[in-house]
Order: sequence, then C-alpha cells, then structure tokens
Amino acid sequence: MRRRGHHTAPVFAALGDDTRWSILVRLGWEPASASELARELPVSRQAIVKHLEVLRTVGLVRTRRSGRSIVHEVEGARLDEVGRNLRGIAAAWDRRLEGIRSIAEERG
Amino acid sequence: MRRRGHHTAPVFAALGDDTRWSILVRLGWEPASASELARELPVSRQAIVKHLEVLRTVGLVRTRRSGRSIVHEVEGARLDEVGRNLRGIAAAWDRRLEGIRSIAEERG
DNA sequence: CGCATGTGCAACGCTGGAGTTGCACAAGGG
DNA sequence: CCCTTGTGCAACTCCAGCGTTGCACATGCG
Repeated sequence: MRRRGHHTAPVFAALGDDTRWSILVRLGWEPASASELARELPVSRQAIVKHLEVLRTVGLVRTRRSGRSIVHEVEGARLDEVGRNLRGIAAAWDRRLEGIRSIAEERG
Repeated sequence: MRRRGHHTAPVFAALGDDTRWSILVRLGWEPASASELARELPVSRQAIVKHLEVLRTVGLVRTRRSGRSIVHEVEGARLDEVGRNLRGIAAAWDRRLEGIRSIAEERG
C-alpha cells in the first residue's frame, strides 16, 4: 500500500506536518513571501518553498507577484471548502456510528 | 522542526495513512482481530498490529478479548468526538477566514 | 547601471515510518 | 493433551519526505 495514491484526502497529509501548519497559520495572519517566512520560521527558505508548493497543490495557498517578490496568501475559498469537507466527513462518521450502534443494539 | 510534537492534531497523522484509513473503514463495518485483518488486507499482520497501536493511541480503536483472539473495534464515542473536533476546526477556520476577508476588504 | 535582495534549481544527508521476516510464546478447541 | 491458531517481540530493509547547502539566475530599487 505504501502511501501512493492518498485517495482519502491529500489535505490530511498537508495538515499533518507541523511546519506546514505554522506556515498556514502565519499566512492566515498576513500574506508573505518565501524569504520573509524563512526569516521568521526556524527553517530554510527552500524548505519553506517546498511546503508552499505542497500547500499550493492542495489548494490551500495562492500565489501572487508583488514587486520583485512572490507573495503567498491563504486561499480563503479553498479553506472554507476544506472546512465543509471536514464537516461532511464528520457527518458521515456520525451516520456510520449510528449504524454501528444500531447493529450493536440489535445484537445485544 | 522535523515532526516531533505534532501539537496540532495527532489524529491528522493517523488519518493521513491509507492503510490506517482502510483498517478504520474495515473495523467500522465489523470488529476484527489482527490476523483477520491481515488476511483481508494486502499487508502483513505485524503491519496491521502497528497501525492498530497507532489508532488505539489516538483513541480511535478499542481492544477486547474474545476467545483466543483479540478483537479490535471502532471506538464510537471517540469517533464522534473527533468528528466534533473537526467541525470545531472548520468553524475556527471560518471565523479566521471571515477576519481575513474583513482585513482584505478594508484594505481595498 | 550596479548592487542588494529574491527566486530557481540540483544534489545531497538524514531520520522516521511502513512493511517484512523469523521465531518464540500463549492458549483455546477437539 | 496436543496441535492449531493467534499473539508478542526483535531485527532488518526500504524509501518518501523534511531539511540543508551551494550556486546561478532574475529583477527591482536607488
């Protein structure tokens, strides 16, 4: 199986990393460039760049040019969408849980 | 930073792995022992055991003895709790998003 | 224009996590 | 009681992902 497809939700993987989470939080506060982030966070610029690439891939971050630097900012819509997805999953689990409970009860 | 604390949410890491997701889904359908799961899924029993350990650690799976085998089953309450947490996070993001929007708008 | 600053690219190191194999031990079931 | 079946433990391989460093290239600011 060895983590190839991640058919479940690639977003979970993105959210699973601390650094990426930090970046996301930081960008949530205010848009910034890679170099800027590299100065504020305890990781190299390249690391930041790669994380931004991941975040951009899952659609959580958007890129925009400003002057000679490239500013990255949180993609509000996608953020909201992910939120809804999470809610959906929770709801599905609730339903599944309900099912499990029924079965358990009718067996008990 | 190197993924040590995972202060964000250890659950995300658990949910990020495909095999673990499969196990969880399978157990959601019906409780099973490690050997049983190993027969049904394309991974060794030991791999299953380790994944179950992880799932048990984050509280998503509960363990129970039955005959000479150890049956693992989904922890309904925890499942529900995680669902609520996810909703909470989504809500927080919504609020944050709202904040970002306000700032963006007042900046013009 | 030239220098400072930002980005792009490539190669590399390192660790953790996923998975495997092999064997020893435990304990019901017949 | 024995043998089948299930679990426990340990050592090992493998690799994807995080992070680094070094250098080349781009570009705007003064």
